[in-house]
Amino acid sequence: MEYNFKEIEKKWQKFWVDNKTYKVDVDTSKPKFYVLDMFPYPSGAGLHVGHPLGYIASDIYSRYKRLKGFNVLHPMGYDAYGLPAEQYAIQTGQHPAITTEVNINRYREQLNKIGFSYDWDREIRTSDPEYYKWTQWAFVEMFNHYFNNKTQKAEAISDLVLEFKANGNANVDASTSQEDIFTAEEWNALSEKDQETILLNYRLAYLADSLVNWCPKLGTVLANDEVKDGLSARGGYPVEQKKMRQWSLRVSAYAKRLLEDMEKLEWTDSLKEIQRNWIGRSVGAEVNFNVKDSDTKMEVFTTRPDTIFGVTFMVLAPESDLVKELTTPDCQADIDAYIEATKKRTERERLADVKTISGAFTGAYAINPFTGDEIPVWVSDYVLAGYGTGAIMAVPAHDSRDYAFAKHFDLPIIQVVSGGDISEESYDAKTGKAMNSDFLNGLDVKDAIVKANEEVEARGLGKKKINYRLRDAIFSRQRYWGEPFPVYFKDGMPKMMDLDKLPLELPEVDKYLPTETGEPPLGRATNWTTEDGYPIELNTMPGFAGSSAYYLRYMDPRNNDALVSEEVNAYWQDVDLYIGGTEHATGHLIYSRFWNKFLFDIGEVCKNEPFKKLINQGMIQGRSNFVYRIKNSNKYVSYGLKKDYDTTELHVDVNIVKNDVLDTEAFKNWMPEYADAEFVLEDGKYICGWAVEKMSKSMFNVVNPDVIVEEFGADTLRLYEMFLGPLEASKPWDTNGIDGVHKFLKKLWRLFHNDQNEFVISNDEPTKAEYKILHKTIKKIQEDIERFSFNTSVSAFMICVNELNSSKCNKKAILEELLILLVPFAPHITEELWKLCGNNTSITDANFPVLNESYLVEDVYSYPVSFNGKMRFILELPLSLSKDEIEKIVMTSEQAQKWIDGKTPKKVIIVPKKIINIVV
RNA sequence: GCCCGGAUGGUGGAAUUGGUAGACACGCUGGACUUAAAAUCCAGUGGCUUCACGGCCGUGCGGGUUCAAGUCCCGCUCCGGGUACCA
Repeated sequence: MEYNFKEIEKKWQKFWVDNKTYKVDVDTSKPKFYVLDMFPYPSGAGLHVGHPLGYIASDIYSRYKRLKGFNVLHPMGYDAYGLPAEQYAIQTGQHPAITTEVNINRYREQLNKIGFSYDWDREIRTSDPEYYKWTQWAFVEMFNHYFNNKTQKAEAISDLVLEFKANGNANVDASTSQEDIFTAEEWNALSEKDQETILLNYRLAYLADSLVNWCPKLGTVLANDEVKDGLSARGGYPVEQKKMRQWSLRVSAYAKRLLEDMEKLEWTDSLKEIQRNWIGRSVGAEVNFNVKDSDTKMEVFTTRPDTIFGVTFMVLAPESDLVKELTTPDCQADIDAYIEATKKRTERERLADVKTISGAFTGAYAINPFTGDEIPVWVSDYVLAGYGTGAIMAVPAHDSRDYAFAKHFDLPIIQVVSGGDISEESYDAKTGKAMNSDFLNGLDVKDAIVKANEEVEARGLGKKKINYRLRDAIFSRQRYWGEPFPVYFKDGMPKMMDLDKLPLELPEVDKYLPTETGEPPLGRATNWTTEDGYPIELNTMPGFAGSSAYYLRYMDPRNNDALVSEEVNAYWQDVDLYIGGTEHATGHLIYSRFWNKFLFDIGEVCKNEPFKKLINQGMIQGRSNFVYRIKNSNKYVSYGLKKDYDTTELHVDVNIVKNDVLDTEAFKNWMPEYADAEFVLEDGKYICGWAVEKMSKSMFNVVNPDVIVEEFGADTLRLYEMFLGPLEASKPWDTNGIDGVHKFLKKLWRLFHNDQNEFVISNDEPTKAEYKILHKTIKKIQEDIERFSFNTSVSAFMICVNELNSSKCNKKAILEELLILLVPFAPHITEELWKLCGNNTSITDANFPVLNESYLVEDVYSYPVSFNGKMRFILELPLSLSKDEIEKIVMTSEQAQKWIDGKTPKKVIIVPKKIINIVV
């Protein structure tokens, strides 16, 4: 029989489903291994050839671990809530659930054709009420907890209330926006509503007026990671800052743990670096400045307290509360105008002209606590309200932004660190010696910072402080297609629904648009109230809500009493290997770490971190093809001849181009405008030009995995995606090379068949040489899989099959082992050949071959002999020889004589089993 | 601007610890089989040079360390990614 991949793949895919080959359960007799893919958002476009790259890699690793005796959890599901389905619903009126269902089915169909080893019984969808019940539950738990800075963990709000009742909040060190200190008496005297208002300042899920990224075009707020360059990441619409009452998650409370716990994770350095930057730890000091003729103190955060003698002005963020307090009557008009102007500028405009310097003087003066100098207080939008204290001490000599501001408004500049030329630019570097700085003079910057800090604390001006850039996550979306909040309002105060009322299901609405009064789409739902008639929250949760704990739900997907049971969680614990794109570095990968840490704190899960090892697969780029139309004609000239004509470069569908040769008939049929096309050919062919671009419809370079599977089979697709290059590298998809791996599978098939295509294998004992071929391959494949170097494993398989082919080896003892090695990469063909070999169980249940090093022992080695580092000839010598013996043989060899040329060698370097180098 | 990657034949890439640069493929050239094509198989394929044996050059560029550098160090160029007033 010929290698009929279509029949074979269909047959085994059915077999796996019928026999539930990939179903797993808790099995304490085996070690566990959890391999996870970042689950996809099922878009309407379906999968292109780039999507399965990571899935294939994780599938190879899963299957490998299974062959190695592990109980492997390898699930798949869908991130089913999202904007595109909702936008489509707005346009067409079709319920997003229907669109989502259709898209999921298409994804599932495409995924099934590639032969993944997913346990589909564990499939989850974030839009499924049984699933989002636990998203809602987690939110309620966050509402009921606060973050205790002393213990560095989440603790119950009820305990906090007990403390308030007994001692007020003076001894509480929590992550909070509560600034005022109150006593127990004051607390107990407060109304329930006022108490609730204060508690909101402590809760991990809290409702507050905050400055949000408002996207008018999408009609919703966005999280920081959903905004790129002032535009929405999805859609690219302008985003502006707006103050709104929104739900937020106190992610910032966990900044320290998110940063420190990362050290133990096996993530790439680049990804850790991105998270480190995003969390943005900076060590500095908070210093208080008195204000002239006022009781108000200005608190600033600085990382350079050593430059305090160089402060020549202060700057407040436009949103700072101090602006109102400090502005003098004669400056009021200027300040009002300035604030009005900054409000009008969108985030995008502000980003677009960073270089435009603007600001206004408040009329107030602060007092430098060390020099007693009066320094003017300004307002400018280069200071951000959300970071530090929303106020800075400006040191123009040593901060480039302050420098630009000082130059623009003609403010004094005092150099306090030696180095640089401050008449030209600021000197920001942290090297040099303090000058013009009284008791700091002569100290290196490092020491000056320490000394300044000591002095600040000694004089009671402030204290050392660590600041983080990481902000709380805005958790409300003014959208329909998301999880409803399990929240209702009583006297304007939010109340959580009980667990037995969950899931709170998404209601039906007549239109997926905001109401006439500007409320979110849920405002259109009828009877959107509790049984007692209290109104229910109208916002829905953001995209990252459902993806923050999905890896936990896979462990116990149908449990109706808990997100995951304690026993099941104790077995599967955490994700051993997570594969996905680097684009989630600052979103999903921060939020789910936060979410997991919270669940860990409240005792729901046993691990502090969710993803032990993480690998980012590279992007598959498109490889576009071009045709060259001669201007003012419908004539197309082949690539090699185009220089003789004046041409226009046009994209052509890569699916009608093979090895850069255009199928001219298909081209004529492609679009009506090309029906009468004429061609100028070279060597009878039309050669296309090419370029690497993003894979997208508009470039006509999208390749669909189904098409590849149809033409070459899933095993070929899997092997080829891996063969393309290192997993982590971005690379263009180029179908040109696919013949190579397809041929490899055919050669493998032929090892088991004679010239008449009859299945024939031999039971003879293999030779030493044949064992060597096998065990060399076992060693290589094992090492390569362990280090995720799948491209080189494919090469190793090719070498192995080529060698077995040349030695005409069809011995069962060798071939069966080879099949097992190959299972992770090409599961279908290996199942088929395994069965033909006479096995009645799935090859998936086989054991990975055990390496026997004794077959690899060499007794001779081909030494490259170099002269002055240049390789001249090869000399085969027994490995048993000593260095002296080798030297003697080499020096007397005929070939060496030629190069020594009668001279005396200066030095002879012999590295056993490596190289011989002779210096003359 | 700052931070992190990367640059190797016509193409994708290999070289895991400083030790034979270009494995394995694609493409191309020639050959076998065939009436022919496809499929398959064999040989060649970094550049320059030589009838040939061989020689010289060669891992983005310029220097350095070393018996030996794609790999280590210093200085650049270009490309990709992250971030952007974070005090």
